Amino acid sequence: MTYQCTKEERAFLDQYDASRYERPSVTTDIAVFTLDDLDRLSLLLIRRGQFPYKDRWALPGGFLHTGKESIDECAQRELMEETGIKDAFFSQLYTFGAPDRDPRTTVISVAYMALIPKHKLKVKAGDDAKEADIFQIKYDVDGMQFSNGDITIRESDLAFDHADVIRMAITRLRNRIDYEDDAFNLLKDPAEFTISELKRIHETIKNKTLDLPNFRKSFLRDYVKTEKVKELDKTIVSKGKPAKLYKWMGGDVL
Amino acid sequence: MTYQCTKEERAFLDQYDASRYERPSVTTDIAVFTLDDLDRLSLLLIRRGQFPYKDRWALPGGFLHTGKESIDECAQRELMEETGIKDAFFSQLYTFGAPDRDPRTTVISVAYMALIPKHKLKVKAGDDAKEADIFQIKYDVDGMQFSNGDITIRESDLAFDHADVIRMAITRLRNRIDYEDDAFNLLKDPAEFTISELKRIHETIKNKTLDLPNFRKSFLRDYVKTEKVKELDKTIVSKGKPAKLYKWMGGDVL
DNA sequence: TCAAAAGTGTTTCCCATACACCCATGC
DNA sequence: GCATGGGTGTATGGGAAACACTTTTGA
Repeated sequence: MTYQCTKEERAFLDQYDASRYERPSVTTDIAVFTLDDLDRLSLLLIRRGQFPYKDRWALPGGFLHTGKESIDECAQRELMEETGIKDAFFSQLYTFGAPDRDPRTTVISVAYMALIPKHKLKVKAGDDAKEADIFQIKYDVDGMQFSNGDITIRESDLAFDHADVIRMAITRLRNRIDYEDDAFNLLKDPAEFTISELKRIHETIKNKTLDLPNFRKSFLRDYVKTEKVKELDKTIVSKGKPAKLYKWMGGDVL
Repeated sequence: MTYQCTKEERAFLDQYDASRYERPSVTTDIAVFTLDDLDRLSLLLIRRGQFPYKDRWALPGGFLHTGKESIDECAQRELMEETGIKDAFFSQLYTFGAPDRDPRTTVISVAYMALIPKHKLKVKAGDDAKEADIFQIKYDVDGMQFSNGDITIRESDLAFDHADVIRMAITRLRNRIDYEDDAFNLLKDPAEFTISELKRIHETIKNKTLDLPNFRKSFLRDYVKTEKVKELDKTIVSKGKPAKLYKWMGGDVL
């Protein structure tokens, strides 16, 4: 945005007191979804190394470097710092701004969600030696639970209002999967995938089994016919009849 | 959120330097939609009385009163200050955070949209004597235009990135109208309305004419059968056959 | 030859669309 | 009467869901 201004306006800007209004801190929080080895919906959580909520599990994220980056870039940078991923698919979710959601001071949090295949996720400690791990998302009467095979976290154990963020992210993901191409971002290799693999991703996100013949029909109609996906000449065999391989032609992640 | 903390944590919080990170300003911008007397989609715009973008037309909104309100409350307060409306329907849209969207300093803007019937909209100048008016939204080859019968504003004349906000708001509104109950918020009187009136609202938002018999069928199925709307014993006559009146039972605005 | 997974074809049903037609009022 | 909008009923078509059936591999 180029902004031309008059002399009068320039004078105003020069003397503008940016601190006339008290300012809140702004952070981004990112719900990073992936599928585990058994195709179950999973989420990246970080164990906080600092107050507030020290030692509690939380979504990755951090403070905006004001003036140096946009909020999108902030989310991208935090994702990079905590997962080593540069070009993941991510999408803004919602902005949380209750005055008491952080005990330090008013913190406005812009929430994002990201979809990343597990093998790309190099879960690593951040610069302040935080723990990080991928947790399967389960449900019981009390709500969500997060389990990495070792420990189980209840949603009430999470830091801040991150349980709300995660709930909203899952809801949004479920709604988006029907009309957006999100599922392709969870393929192991978008350049070589089978219809069944894509179907399993849909099933995981929608949390119900789908009919393969019908799934194939709509896949062929919506993606192959429209050339968003190209049919390859290769097949892959594992058990049963070999499966045809397809290649996702759309903007290969972003 | 009640936050219990240890002595150790309390000590940390007490010495926490809130200004360690430079903070951006946070504002809300609100796209207030209504229908004009001829049922055309219209939008409230405010003429800015101050720099930056002095004398340009912009969406109503303003700075967050940090610590005193949530961002939702901020949007609500600004709406109240500029329109006199306390309990309008509104919904968070998206958060805009490009570093250069405001020439003063980094400003994060949380955008909202609101739906308000025109007779409730007391358009009034704000506390700093701004002009305010309702503009019909039109389209031509260059994009959107906003006209109040007196003057016409091109989208490139708007302040900040407000043209982007408005475009996104309209898109969202069009998508939501199919699966949310948004249209009821634009009825003159939700306690007494006809099917035709509701249909006209849908037609305006979707920008195409609908078939009345079919609209009635889905209205009866989705709302009357489910008791979200109650059929009244009254009818109203204007021209032609008197029309049955209905009452919206859902959370009467919010 | 059998299990397992891929792939094809068919039937059914719902729902959106289109449209023909009748009804009640003011003039 | 007739114009005007409200209201009812019917026919058609496309897509989603359910499912029977065939094909191709490994063991």
